[in-house]
Amino acid sequence: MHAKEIAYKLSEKGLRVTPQRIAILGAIIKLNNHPTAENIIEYIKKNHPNISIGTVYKVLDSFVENNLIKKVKTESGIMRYDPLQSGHHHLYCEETDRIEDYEDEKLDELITDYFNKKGIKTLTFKTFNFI
Amino acid sequence: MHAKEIAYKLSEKGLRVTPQRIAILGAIIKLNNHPTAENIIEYIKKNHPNISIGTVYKVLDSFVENNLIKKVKTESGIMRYDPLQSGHHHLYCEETDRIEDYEDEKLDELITDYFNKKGIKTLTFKTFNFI
DNA sequence: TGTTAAATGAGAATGATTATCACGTAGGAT
DNA sequence: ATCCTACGTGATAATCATTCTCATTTAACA
Repeated sequence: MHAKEIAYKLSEKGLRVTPQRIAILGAIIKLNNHPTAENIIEYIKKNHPNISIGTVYKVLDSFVENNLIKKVKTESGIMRYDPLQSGHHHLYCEETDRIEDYEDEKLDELITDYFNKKGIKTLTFKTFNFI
Repeated sequence: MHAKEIAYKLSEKGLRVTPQRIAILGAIIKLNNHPTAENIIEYIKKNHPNISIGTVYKVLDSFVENNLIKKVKTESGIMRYDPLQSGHHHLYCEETDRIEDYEDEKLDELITDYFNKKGIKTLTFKTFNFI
């Protein structure tokens, strides 16, 4: 994705277009396997050696607020960021701390129906453990 | 539960019996609503004003290792500790950061069966979000 | 081009948890 | 009962991801 396209995505959301924001959103799209803030910073420092860690966190939060990306927390407690895509589950491997996308409409239905019957409103489906 | 009973539980697991350990395990049993380390420390300080925070964490970890209690992580990232009981789910309220036990064999089956069919081995069931 | 609200960078602060290490004590041996 | 010794404890420093602060810079609009 080119800088122009990313810039457009930002202004579309009413966000100011800055080189840092372009770099951060670009990094998340490029590093498409659920990068941590650290992964993103490491990647960006190649071209933006002076970017501040605090800025990255702030920008990530504003992206989450504006539905450009989403944030998931791993078992080990650190946050990971994904470009927004259609609803999906995550399979989480305890051994390797790896996250894998898992789309499964049937499972969505299964769980939503189950909780609906019980009168419990589910907001989102969360990570399942597996080996 | 009396100190003697708790002491027995400890020695049964090959753990040394110390006043601190009795107090900590006693506190978890008494405060039976998923206390945090901080809750436990606060409770214990009444009778053991000199207990060290580090000690509490170390003792909690050794209890977890010895299957006396278990540890769950809330969405906000802090750990909570429960006396060990039969397998159950946790309902987690995002607004209040409250955890509630939720036992539901049907749900266990539903999910285990589902994943078994897919060839994914589930280890444990984790927290669901709800409102 | 100038204005100004918002974004950034640098570094300090936070807060739960872990590590370190000198001292104290539980529990088996004597 | 007393002595040893390994293990537990208390005090405090270190960690580490994330958040905060605030002086400086910059994007966006007039």
